[in-house]
Amino acid sequence: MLLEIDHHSGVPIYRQVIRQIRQQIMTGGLKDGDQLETVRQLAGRLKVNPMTVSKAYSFLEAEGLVERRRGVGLFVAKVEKDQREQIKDQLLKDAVNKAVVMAIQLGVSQEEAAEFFARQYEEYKSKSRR
Amino acid sequence: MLLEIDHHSGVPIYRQVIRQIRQQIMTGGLKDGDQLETVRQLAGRLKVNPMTVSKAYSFLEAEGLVERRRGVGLFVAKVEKDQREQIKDQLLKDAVNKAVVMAIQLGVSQEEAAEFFARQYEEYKSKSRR
Amino acid sequence: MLLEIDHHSGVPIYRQVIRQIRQQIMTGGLKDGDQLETVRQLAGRLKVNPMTVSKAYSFLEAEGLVERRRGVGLFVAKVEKDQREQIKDQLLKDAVNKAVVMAIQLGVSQEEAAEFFARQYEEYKSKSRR
Amino acid sequence: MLLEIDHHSGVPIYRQVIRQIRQQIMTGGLKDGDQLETVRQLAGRLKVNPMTVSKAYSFLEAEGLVERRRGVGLFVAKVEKDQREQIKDQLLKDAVNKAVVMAIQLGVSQEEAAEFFARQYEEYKSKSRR
DNA sequence: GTGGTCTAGACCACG
DNA sequence: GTGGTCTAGACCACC
Repeated sequence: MLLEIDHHSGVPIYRQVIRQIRQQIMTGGLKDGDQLETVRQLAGRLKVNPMTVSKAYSFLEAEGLVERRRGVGLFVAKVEKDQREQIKDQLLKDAVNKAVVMAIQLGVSQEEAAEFFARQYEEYKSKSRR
Repeated sequence: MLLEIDHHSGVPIYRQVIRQIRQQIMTGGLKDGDQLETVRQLAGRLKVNPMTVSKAYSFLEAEGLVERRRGVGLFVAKVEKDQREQIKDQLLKDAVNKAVVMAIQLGVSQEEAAEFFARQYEEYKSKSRR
Repeated sequence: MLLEIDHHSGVPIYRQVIRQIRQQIMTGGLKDGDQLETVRQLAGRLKVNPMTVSKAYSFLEAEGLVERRRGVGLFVAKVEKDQREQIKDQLLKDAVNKAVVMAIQLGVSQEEAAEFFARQYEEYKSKSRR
Repeated sequence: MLLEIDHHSGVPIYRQVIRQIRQQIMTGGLKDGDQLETVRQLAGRLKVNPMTVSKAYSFLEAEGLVERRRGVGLFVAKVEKDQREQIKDQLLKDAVNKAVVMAIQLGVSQEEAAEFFARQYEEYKSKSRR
């Protein structure tokens, strides 16, 4: 499982872990019943304090995305399709809203902004195809 | 000058002040030579400690967006149009890119994403017209 | 790390700290990834309030010379060699230009001024060798 | 008399006034017995608070460079040649020393630094001849 | 009146 | 343990 930590972003490490795992569950990178790496494994791999990973896992559990099976480990929980869609929508909405607010505050019109958005999408896609 | 502080967002007050003033300068809400509210005025209005406001102003000064005139007050600095455009572009690009990356990672197509973006823009606009 | 504070110079303490650390980074006395003294350590050593040190560090961070690693400490940021050279050149040029302008305004010839400059350099060097 | 005030330099205005008048006396731009502009005249011309000019004049008087003749005005004092030379030397020395200290701290050798100094002198001279 | 600096002390988030 | 934020209050320089 690919997990990238940016120590210089100012975003707390445990939140970066949460966000990325949550996203992998949403996008199908992690499926129902898949076992997560143990706290120590992941901590070692990311060169991060085990407490940090543990904290991230606790939040994911509280969110219901992950289940603890005692003595065995942590597993991706079954997520109802509705709930999955809902979370997906929320993720997208949050990200898009920030961009929208910025565009409005900078005085960029809806047409300009939407066009710019599409252009960036295109560019990013073609970049990742390389 | 409109300035909204959210005490519960977790974002430090002085950073909220920095961000909002920076944006008002960028969007022309505050122009070259305009005087900023005095530290004490703004502090009183936001009901925060004057030092908190002063801290925000200091960072804006270090950024070159604001100038001190001793014993007089703080004024919006002259920013070259080129530089202003460059900062604006960067702000928008950063915000849009994050949304784009999220859309791609969630498997949302360009058409869907762009349409969603436009819809959110519309909704936000109509909300702020209220 | 050598840091000298002059409490009677009129120059704010935090600015003295900024200037000296910036210069140590520029001259290679502090290198990429080196850990800075903790806020409390340095504050204790200089016998100033921790917030004063923290303030200095914040500005260095805003300048991009220093990076926070949360819960760990502060580290010297990676500065591109080009950028470093550019900053160095600028620092030297500014200082030299002021001396040049003064020499010209006082009617001192180029030869005299350059000789005087070399003499002062020599004297300062021998003084610091003591 | 040419006097330039930079409101953005961070240097107190009254100090800018002192420095420039002192320099004009030293370089002969102002001679023994010349009358200085009145406080109000100068303040009006520089668009500065009269108190600021008055403060500058007081310091110049305390320094002995200027004399108050009651009911008439302020005049440039007679300065002994020795004293004039001494002040001149001091001005140059201060300016040069700052450049020297910077060069040493940046690890620039005496030869390099002196050559750079001469080059800057040359360049500045040719620029002002244009 | 303006802004700037520093202190002392409390509280928080992160690892 | 690390740094960050905010407050309250004192003092200073400048205009």
